[in-house]
Amino acid sequence: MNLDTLNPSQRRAVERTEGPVLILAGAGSGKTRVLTTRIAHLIDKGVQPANILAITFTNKAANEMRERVEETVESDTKDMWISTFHSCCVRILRKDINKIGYNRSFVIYDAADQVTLIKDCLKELNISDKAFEPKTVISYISGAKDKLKSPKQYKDDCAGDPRMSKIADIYSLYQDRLKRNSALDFDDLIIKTVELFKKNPEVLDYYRSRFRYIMVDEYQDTSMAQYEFIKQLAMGHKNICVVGDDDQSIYGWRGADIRNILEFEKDYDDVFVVKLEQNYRSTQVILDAANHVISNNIERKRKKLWSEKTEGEKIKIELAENELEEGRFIAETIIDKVQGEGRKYSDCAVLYRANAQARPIEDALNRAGVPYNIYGGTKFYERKEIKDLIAYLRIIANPQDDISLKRIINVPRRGIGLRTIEKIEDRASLKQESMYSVLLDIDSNSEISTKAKKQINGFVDLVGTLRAIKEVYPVSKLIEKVLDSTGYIYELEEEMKKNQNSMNGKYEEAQDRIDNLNEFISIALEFENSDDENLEDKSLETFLTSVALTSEATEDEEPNRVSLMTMHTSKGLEFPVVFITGMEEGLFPISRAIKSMKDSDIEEERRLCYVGITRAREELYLTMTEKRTLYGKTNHAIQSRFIEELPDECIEKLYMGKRELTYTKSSYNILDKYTKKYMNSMNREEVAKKMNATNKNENTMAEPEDIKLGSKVYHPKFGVGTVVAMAGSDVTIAFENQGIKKINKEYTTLDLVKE
DNA sequence: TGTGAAATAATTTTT
DNA sequence: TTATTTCACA
Repeated sequence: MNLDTLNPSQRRAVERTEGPVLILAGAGSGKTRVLTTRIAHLIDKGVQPANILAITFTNKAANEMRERVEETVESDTKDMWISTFHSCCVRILRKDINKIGYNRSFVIYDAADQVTLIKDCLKELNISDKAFEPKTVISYISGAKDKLKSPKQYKDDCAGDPRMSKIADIYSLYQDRLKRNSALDFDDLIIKTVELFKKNPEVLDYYRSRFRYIMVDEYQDTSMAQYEFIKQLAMGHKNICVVGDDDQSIYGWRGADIRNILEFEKDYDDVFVVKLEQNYRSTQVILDAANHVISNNIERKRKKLWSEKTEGEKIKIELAENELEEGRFIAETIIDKVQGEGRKYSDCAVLYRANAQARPIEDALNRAGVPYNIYGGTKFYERKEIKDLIAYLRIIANPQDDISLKRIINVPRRGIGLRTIEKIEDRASLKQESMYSVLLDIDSNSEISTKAKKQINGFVDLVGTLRAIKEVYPVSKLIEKVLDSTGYIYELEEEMKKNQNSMNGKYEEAQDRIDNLNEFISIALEFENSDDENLEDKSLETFLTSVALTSEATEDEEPNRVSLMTMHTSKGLEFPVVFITGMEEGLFPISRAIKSMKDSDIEEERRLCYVGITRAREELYLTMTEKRTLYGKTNHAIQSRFIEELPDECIEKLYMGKRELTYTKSSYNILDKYTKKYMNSMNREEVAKKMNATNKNENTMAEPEDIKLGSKVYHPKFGVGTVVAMAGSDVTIAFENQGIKKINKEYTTLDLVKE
């Protein structure tokens, strides 16, 4: 293995193979290269591939890593585990989960299944889903699981808080129901593995002696549960190498615990720390900007990126009139780059905070004839027809899965109505068994009409036949059989015929669905023919697992197109030219983070900004608007604090001459106070009214020169507000119940309000 | 079981 | 604004 091409830090990270190692890898510092070289180096030193475990977060990263290792290493890498947390845990659980009382052919529930199950639980507990939003409940439960809290512990923690202990009750029931359905959710995959290890030391011992060298990528994104999982495996030999960048931790809201990386040195003794600070991606200007912005965060490990590319274009900032103009500016600039500077469309990426921002940008690109790929949106596996089909497959694999059963028992319609389903459900929960077993014994059920019984028996026969077929047919054939024998395809074809001449789009919709189902068959065929060692077993269960653990739609990524995506999605990618759009308070940082009482929320937004900036190799554009229409309301926009945090020498404002407002640090402090005070109070209007009433009499008319940043003023029409920015005679005022407005103080009578 | 009006909410999403 | 969901009624 030739290590000469590595820089000294990279080399140290590779060569230190024994004991705990923490690699703090800044953006673009050659992290993946270090990781793959390290694996190659281990094998060079005589370590068996089977003794290596490399964990990533995404399938994409895992595949990439395996490919690159295979390129560099001669020996067979089949026995080396390079996989995501989740698929690694599934692999372990499929073998031994029966030891903790679960069925080995468990199914994996995705977010939508979780919602359905939670709704069922709420119903059973007689809790309205208005008071307890299923999604919110799930996020609490998921949070509890990320912290390895059992329903019982959670309940204890919540003692005294009626609302939270209700959630604990739901959690408890939810967990029971999962088990009864032989189902695990994504979080369970991790925590059940931890549980398995805890209760069966011999299983843990096996994996401990097997995985003598462990590597974890994107360590800043690990949750408490994932941390524990790794710790269990690494205790003993302690040959654990974690790689991450605390500055790029942007998934806190998903349970990632930044403390895992910040406190790694406390958790393991004698940690060898390596900082990779040389960046091979961006110009120094871009890095200076990124460094400067991120230095505003308190909670972080110090680190400063530098580059040998000292030259570099300044960061261009554009202020557009509104979001349509913003899009137009981007489209025009890209066309210039392509036609004038020989760039390719694929060199450019447009990043935004929220998917909703994509629309006007798409619009502008379309108008200008700029080709683009958009990432995000509805996933392939989330489409109705695909979910229906998967539900059938799940029932075939695991009839205990009530959620899937309910989904398809009457799809296509076969006359099993809601009332009947309810009766079956009641009976099932009474007998504490699955709905399917109630169906098997339906004839002995006196509550069900003869007609319904007939339908149900037909359904049971259908599923029974398919279950028998499963044993002898490959997955793709089984799927065809399902689509055929259930009449699913037939129904869609009928739908097409019916709407052949109508313009309501239903014809196309049905056609689309059939196409998707065919696409799914191709995926199954691909699975059957793949020689991926994770998928050596070609059973239906393995197929379903691989589908559950893959979210990526088989996107048709056309070459040479501009990329449109959120900043979250852009993590790990790089582009010569990057546009970050919507640099406005409330959008980025997003208002919820501003309103939040936790400073850490703003810090996470700032890290996201850091991620966005460091995607750019050569040129970076930041755009914002004067007025933005959001949710049908047009508001005066305020420049994002992250713009103010950029060093002056790095930026070039393209909008000079347009009405420019100056924002200082104190503008944002005032704004924060204002936002927290009024947006969070339940009766914001009342507060404002009260203030109006009490202050009015004591107000003094303000001379224009009296009005300063932070002044509290009274406007005859808009009421009380606070000055957040000024430029010439233009003042931006945050009104307590009229939002933010820009006003000319020379022409408006403003009163100064006494505090 | 299906339609349409009315209400309602509106980040980010590696698995 | 828009997408989704709910509820009333046929």
